[in-house]
Amino acid sequence: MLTNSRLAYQAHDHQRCISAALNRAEELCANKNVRLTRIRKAVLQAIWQSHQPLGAYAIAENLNQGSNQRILAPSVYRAIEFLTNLGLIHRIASLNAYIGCPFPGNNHSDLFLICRECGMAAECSAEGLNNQLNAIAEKAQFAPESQSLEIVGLCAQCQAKISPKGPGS
Amino acid sequence: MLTNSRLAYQAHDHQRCISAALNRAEELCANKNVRLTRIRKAVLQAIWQSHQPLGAYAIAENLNQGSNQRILAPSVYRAIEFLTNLGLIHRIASLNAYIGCPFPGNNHSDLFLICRECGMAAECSAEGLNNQLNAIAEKAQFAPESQSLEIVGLCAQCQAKISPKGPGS
DNA sequence: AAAAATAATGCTATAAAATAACATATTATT
DNA sequence: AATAATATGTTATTTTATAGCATTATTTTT
Repeated sequence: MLTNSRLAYQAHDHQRCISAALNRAEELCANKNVRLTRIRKAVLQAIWQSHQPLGAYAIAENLNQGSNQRILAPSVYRAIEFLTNLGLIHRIASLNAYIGCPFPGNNHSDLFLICRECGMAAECSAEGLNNQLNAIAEKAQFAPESQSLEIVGLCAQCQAKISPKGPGS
Repeated sequence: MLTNSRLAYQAHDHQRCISAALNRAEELCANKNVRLTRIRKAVLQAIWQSHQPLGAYAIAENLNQGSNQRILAPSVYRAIEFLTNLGLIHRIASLNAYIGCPFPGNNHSDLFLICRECGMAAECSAEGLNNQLNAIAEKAQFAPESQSLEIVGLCAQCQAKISPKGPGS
């Protein structure tokens, strides 16, 4: 199973996540011969500020913080569309928010585990889940094209904080 | 696997779906000793007009059609909240829309197969999917509480219409 | 049955998320 | 440099959802 659940919920050197994401983006855009413009890069960076899904208006606020430029909603949404199409970010429909993809380009079923306490979200990509979903679709003679798989609950850290016996208590 | 995928996408006696849903609602509310008021019933009925998820404002429009009462957004949303809490309807997050639950009270993982062509949505509840999701959550030490599992694609009928060879071509 | 408490609805205003439409600027291509 | 194609700026609007408070209806208690 492919997942960033360790990184997502725990303290870590997040700079590495950010620069890895930016590098992947640069590379992908170069390959596809599309432009990772200043705004698009800034939006991607804002989204990667943490592992917490960020709303479009929060992204805008983030970008305009300190700077004297005013990037408005349409620009943010255009960047979001661009990044989404490349698979660099995902939309979390249940939150109206956007999150960076830690492993773009994989073909599995991406599931998000969203902690309602700390707000962090981990992405999981599992063959087994993929198979189950395909089996269900096939039984219903349904041809899947895109998906939105989101689970809300508590991450291990927040379980421990809330009921100090820890997960499984 | 529990699913209403046959009913959802194909022509059928939809009156039976509606009255079954209303009966279930009456019964459930009686059991739980909560009130299925005029508005709540009307909203449930509006949602069950078809197997197509309906937005809150569309529901309102539907209710006010012909009648001279004006039921406004807040009332609709309050009814939606009530019905959602009872498990009688579900929110389709990716569409900002609401759909009737064909088998409320089951404890499995409910997946929605949403046809982007005809707009209909089927609900599927499968043990196998449930197991996979639990396995993933467990590996990530994540405690699931609620979920939103949505797949967009083409139902069998619409596949046939679009590429007349039918599904699997 | 009256009074009090609880629950539900009506209504106005507003927040929050997303997009439409069109002007301007920037980058690539000829 | 001229043209075409992309990307951004800007204003206005649409769509979805909720806050807050007055009013009505329903239960519960006395």
